[in-house]
Amino acid sequence: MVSRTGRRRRISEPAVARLPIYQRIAADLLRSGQQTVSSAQLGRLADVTAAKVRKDLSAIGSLGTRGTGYDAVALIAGIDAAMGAGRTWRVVVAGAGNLGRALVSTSGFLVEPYELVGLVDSDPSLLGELVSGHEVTSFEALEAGAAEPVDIGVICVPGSAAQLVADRLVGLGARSLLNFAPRVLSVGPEVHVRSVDLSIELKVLSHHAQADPPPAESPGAGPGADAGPSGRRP
Amino acid sequence: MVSRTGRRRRISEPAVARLPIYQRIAADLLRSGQQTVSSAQLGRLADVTAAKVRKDLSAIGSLGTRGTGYDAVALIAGIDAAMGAGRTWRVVVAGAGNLGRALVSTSGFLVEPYELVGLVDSDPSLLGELVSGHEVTSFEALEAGAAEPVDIGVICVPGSAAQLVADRLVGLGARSLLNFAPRVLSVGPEVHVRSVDLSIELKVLSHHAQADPPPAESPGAGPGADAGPSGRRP
DNA sequence: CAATGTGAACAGTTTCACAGCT
DNA sequence: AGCTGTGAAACTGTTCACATTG
Repeated sequence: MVSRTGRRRRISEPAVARLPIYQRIAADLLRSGQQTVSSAQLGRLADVTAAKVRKDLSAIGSLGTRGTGYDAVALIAGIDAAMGAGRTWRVVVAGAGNLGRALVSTSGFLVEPYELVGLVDSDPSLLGELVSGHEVTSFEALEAGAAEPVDIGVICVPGSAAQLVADRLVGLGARSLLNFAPRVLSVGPEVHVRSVDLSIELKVLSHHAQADPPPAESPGAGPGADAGPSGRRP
Repeated sequence: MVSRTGRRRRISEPAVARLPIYQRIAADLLRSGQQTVSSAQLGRLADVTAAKVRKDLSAIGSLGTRGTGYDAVALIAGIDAAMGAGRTWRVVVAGAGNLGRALVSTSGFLVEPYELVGLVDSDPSLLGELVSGHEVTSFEALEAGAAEPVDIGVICVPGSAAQLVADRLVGLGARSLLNFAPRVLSVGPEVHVRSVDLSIELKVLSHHAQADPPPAESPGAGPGADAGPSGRRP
């Protein structure tokens, strides 16, 4: 049965990244017995403005009730639908080094609609090793044995190998890549890449710490309608 | 000696995250014997437009030479200066689980201007364990022994502990936090937070895979001046 | 003449303010 | 009365086009 959502607009890229946050908050509230959430409460807990919450949620259809807020169950289901939870996504992790093993072992990463269908490494000495119940195999074995295509490839190999591994993952059908290697990948326009570069994260933080003037106490809440993101008063 | 850079504007947030990419590319080229880089070449390798490269670089001062391009050595030094490489940054990793251990062990993460001054965990059974030469200690031991303040805290604890750990890290002086826990942190305005939420990354990717129409071959290179980001033709 | 640096046009997001339901 | 949904305004970042410089 298809859930009756209102018309859906295009969802902006930043909004797509925020929806799962709202979803997690709604799930937490539901678990603590709350059936309904307002945009103001979601905004406070997600550290965004209430208006932004409403704009984001209106993009996936009218899930709220005026005067009441959003029904937590409907909200969770609506976001699931928008994020592609309707099917199982086949994930391959490439690279069984520190990071690859950590990701496979992290509870909450490869769960629910994401199924790990391969953990591969080019180092023969790692082959056969078990990582949280998953055997490390060679890329060749995966290519030989794969009946269905891969959906998502996670790249945890050194930078020097990243492009090659990306190409092979795309060859296995992956149209989405999550890249942890410190390289910019070159892929066709049909492939989506999201990169997480750990060393860059540190550099961005130290840039701010260096460049920021002591950010002068925020000017006492203006007359605007919605309350802004709160942060924490020091 | 202070390098003579031109005036510096404010650097936009996205630009700050791109600068280290240009820097890495410049270092690679320099290593392969190239002394000079053009914005076009940087753009090709970083998968951004040449105009964006120039705008980004002009924000950290005029480092280029018209007709020639950017001197690789000067470019690397200029970006180092902009990113805060002028001093050492004291980093504490909180959480010695899968991810925390992987980060500490990952070569290329805690290097150069970033110094690991603590790896802490609340689990007593982990205390004393060595991770890549760093001993796991308790938060209490770190608090007792810390003479100088912490600059950057890296949060690798479960979501349920993240806020508490963030507060303690801020208490140790951290004004920058890198958060891998699936929680939105509430901190004062003097604290910068960057969050990497692994499960959200997968959801964003599956959203695109689900929602994207086959993205229709890009309209044959327009008449514009600069070449756009290339990607790879399929 | 090649390639930077940059004002101006453009595009995408966020914020505002309020009309419209419940 | 309370809270959503949404046009319009404001803002931020990107792209364009070209004057400028070595």
